[in-house]
Amino acid sequence: MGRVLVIEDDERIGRLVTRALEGGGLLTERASSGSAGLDAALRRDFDLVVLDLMLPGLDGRQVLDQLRERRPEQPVLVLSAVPEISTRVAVLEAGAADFLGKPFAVAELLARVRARMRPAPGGDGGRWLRIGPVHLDLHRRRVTVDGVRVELPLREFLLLQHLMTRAGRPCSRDELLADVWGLHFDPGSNVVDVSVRRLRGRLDRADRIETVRGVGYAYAAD
Amino acid sequence: MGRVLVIEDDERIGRLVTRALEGGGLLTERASSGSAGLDAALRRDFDLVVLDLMLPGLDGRQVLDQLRERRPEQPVLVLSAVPEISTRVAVLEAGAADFLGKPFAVAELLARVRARMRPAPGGDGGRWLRIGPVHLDLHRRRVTVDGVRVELPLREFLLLQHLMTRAGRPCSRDELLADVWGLHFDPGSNVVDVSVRRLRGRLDRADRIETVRGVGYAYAAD
DNA sequence: ACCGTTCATGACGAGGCCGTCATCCGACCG
DNA sequence: CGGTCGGATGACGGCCTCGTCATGAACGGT
Repeated sequence: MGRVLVIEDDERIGRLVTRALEGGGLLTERASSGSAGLDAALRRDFDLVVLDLMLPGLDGRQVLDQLRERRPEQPVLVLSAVPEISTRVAVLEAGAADFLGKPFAVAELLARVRARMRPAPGGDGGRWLRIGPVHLDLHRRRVTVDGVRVELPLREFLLLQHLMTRAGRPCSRDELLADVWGLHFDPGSNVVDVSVRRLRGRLDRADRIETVRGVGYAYAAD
Repeated sequence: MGRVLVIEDDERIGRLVTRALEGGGLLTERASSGSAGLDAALRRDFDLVVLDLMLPGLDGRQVLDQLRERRPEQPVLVLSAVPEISTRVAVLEAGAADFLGKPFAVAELLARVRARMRPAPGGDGGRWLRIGPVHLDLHRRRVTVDGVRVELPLREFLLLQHLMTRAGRPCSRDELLADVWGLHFDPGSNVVDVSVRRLRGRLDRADRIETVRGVGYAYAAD
């Protein structure tokens, strides 16, 4: 479950925000001043920090700068009543992951928070793929089944990757042709079927590819 | 340098956006319809897609859905004149990385685009490798030189990856044999040399592999 | 300038990848 | 139970990959 730190001095808005986030299934923590917030952010791990710009004592901008300095990988979503474009730009350039002006709709805040907490596109959100005994390393293009290495040719690896990332959902031949083969038209042959067969053969007993009649193939979800 | 695809049918806004992004040091490409944009996004690699919601033919929302379906890791920033909060929320929940309402300030757009292209917070673990014009995608095992795809066989890709991650440092043949070939002994042949040659040939003018006499090879640091 | 060492280069060929096709089989329907 | 359609299977072959070797070129020390 995601953990969010809310740094906001205004009691009313603070409540509003934490309520909204908790309603969205997130764990929240609250800090009412810049220094307390910075402290909490440095001491513990949060998936996201929601930071108000106008704060007593240590200013929100200073908190952001400190955070970027001492924990550059920490994503921060900045809230602010300041409407100027220059402020937004400055905050984003300073490293904030997102900016939302006040007044804001809680639904939009929640949606933006969620967007920021999604598995990072290039990050390790994609390096490893594991379902049951089958384990893919996307970087090294390696497969192990029950810890034993299995050599897969390129096409079969891409095919397996596509199916596993969409486990439980059937994938049409067209979809596979487009993503695995890069073909945006039907080559008029059963390449997909043949490749699936070869892949099945190589996975042997670990094979979890199901054929969905009239549609395509699906990897059995966990 | 970052590569951005702008999908926008309005000629004026399209110009405005691409100009702004190029002014910010980004490479842009333009598509004037949903289907053309989707096509380009699927066929080539972009660091970010800027997508207008209102498009002729294939709607922006459909483009987003297709993209999420077929290339879930592709970050998308949605532009829209629709002011409703529900639209923003729906778009973000549908997987867009960001949302910016029209009319917008080009400065803010540029700042948001940059924010989305920053290395992913979770430590992107090295999905992308880029030195000068040569760009590796470790997940997709793809190489582009000046944005143009170059097909590399497995061995040559691994070799290039090893050298680029250690750019500026010479790598001995033993080291390469161990990491790229998995051989912990000398096979008594010049496999490494031959593979380097082939790789050089394929990189052509972009080749930055230097031979370090008596040691091995090194990729020229940036 | 000479010569040994190191690297570059071109050619060869076994093996594997992968697209195609023809045929077989099993599922679903009447 | 027979027909039809979609998928499974086995075989074939072109092409690419990649390890090997022989030879030529470049370097560096004396």
